[in-house]
Amino acid sequence: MAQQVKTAITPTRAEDYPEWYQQVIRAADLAENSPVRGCMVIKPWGYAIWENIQRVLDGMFKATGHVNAYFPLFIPLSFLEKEAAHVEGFAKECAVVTHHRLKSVDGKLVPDGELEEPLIVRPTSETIIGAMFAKWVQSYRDLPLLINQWANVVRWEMRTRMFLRTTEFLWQEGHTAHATQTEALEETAKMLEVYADFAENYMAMPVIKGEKTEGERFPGAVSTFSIEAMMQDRKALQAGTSHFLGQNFSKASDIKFLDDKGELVHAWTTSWGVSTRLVGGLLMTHSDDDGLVLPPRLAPLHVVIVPILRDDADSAKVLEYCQSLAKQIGDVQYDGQKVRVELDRREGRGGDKIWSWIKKGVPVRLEVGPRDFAADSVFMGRRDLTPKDKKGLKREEFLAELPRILQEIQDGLLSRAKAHRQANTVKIDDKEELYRFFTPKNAEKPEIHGGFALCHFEGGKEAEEQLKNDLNVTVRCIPLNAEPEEGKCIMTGRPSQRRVVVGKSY
RNA sequence: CGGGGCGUAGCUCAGCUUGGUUUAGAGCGCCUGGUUUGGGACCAGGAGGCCGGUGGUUCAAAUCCACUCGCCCCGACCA
Repeated sequence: MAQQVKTAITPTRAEDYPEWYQQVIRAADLAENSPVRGCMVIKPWGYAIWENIQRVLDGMFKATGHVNAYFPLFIPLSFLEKEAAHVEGFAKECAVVTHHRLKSVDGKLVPDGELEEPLIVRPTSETIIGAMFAKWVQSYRDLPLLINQWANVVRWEMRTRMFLRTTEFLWQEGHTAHATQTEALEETAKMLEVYADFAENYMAMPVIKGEKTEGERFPGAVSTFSIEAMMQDRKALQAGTSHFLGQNFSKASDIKFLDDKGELVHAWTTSWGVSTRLVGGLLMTHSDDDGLVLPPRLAPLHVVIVPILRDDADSAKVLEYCQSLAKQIGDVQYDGQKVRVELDRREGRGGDKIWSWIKKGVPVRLEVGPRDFAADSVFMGRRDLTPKDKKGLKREEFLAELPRILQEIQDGLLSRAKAHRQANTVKIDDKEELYRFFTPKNAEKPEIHGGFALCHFEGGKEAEEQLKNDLNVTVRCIPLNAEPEEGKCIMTGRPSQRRVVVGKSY
């Protein structure tokens, strides 16, 4: 009888990827569904990951000259009407506030006090920030205006998925105003670069920087840029966006200033954002059939110590040893900070505790018992290796090696993710082959298939529409660093100068 | 909002086709006691469910019917 390796998560990725995703969230205690449809409760472990994302990104924003501010959750309905494309993009998914109090009727509470002008709950803040920018900007000396806000937004989506798409989500939205088009375009590119840097170097998630096609553009933007990552089911995840808004919003909101020649002109604006979706991306990039795997730079804990206790006489000594060990580990520096360590003093058997940390994705586990105490050593397991792959190290050696081990895990996750993306990225020049690539063998229960197809594409909206209808794939982006290459559009045969990324997406 | 699947204990599910010994079960988890101890252990005892909700058919409904709510998947929409 062949012994099957028992995985902590069922089903496995290969068996049922969407279900696996949900089970990892539950096993790692990241979040759970709330009584409100489409909204989730982010639990401490999940929120701690988001806090790390916030901390790092916030530092990057400040380092590039941005400052934080906060704008209201409610936006007057009339504000949304100001920019035509924007209206069209967001009107059908807005939560609307129409009343400002409740009254009791037959024991039931019903809305009362109707508002003269309804308020919408922000789906994004271009309009209200634009209204404020209009007041703040009068002279070219007031520019550039570089503002960011950390906030929640609401988009009444039809279908939700934990972290990837929820009705309410947390994000960061940067909004800037500039004196010239060039400056605004530079800002758009700069922030895309910040996102790419963060994704690769902190999330260990390789991304492709690119421009969106017309069909995928942000409502109201002149051009939209994104970072696109490949998940383990080979679907693309748009992980961050940066928009060049031209003068569309400054005209809509009347953001005008006197330039250095004394002329009254409209400002050029940008906006850019990433959301709690990143947590979902992090999960789907690295996690395995035993649960979450976290890159050290964003892990809430780097090291967890699980004491192995036998009898009372040993226990006291082991615990004492663990405590001093925890203190020493906490003094080690990694990534410019103290190593985050926890001693798991919960009651219960070692095995259960160890598996709980495996499922939560802590990079380094130490199992410390009487033997280790006696030998002044530790027994270490790494989350990037299998659960059984553990080894003993002298305490001093471990302490000295720890920063290198953490960085090795961080780098290893990135290269593993890169290898996965590369293995599933192909150049395709034949339409039939493209259709084969994106058609599952088993239509009933589609297996993991497809990936990124690099194709010549000059088909415009109709051809994109056809791709979407036939294969449910889209042009994810036109890569920025693509090498110019002569070719023919895979859909229309028209001449093309560069390849685009085609894929299924979240 | 369309198509499919599913709602029975905290979790995973059996029971439903062929209504009636089902005062509603199992495994895991939980609580208590004990035995264990380099590992998701074992034994004994225990707590926990008006079978998603409402209505109907019937002498009798977890089981049949209608409606409804919720969740998941696949679409349409989107970060």
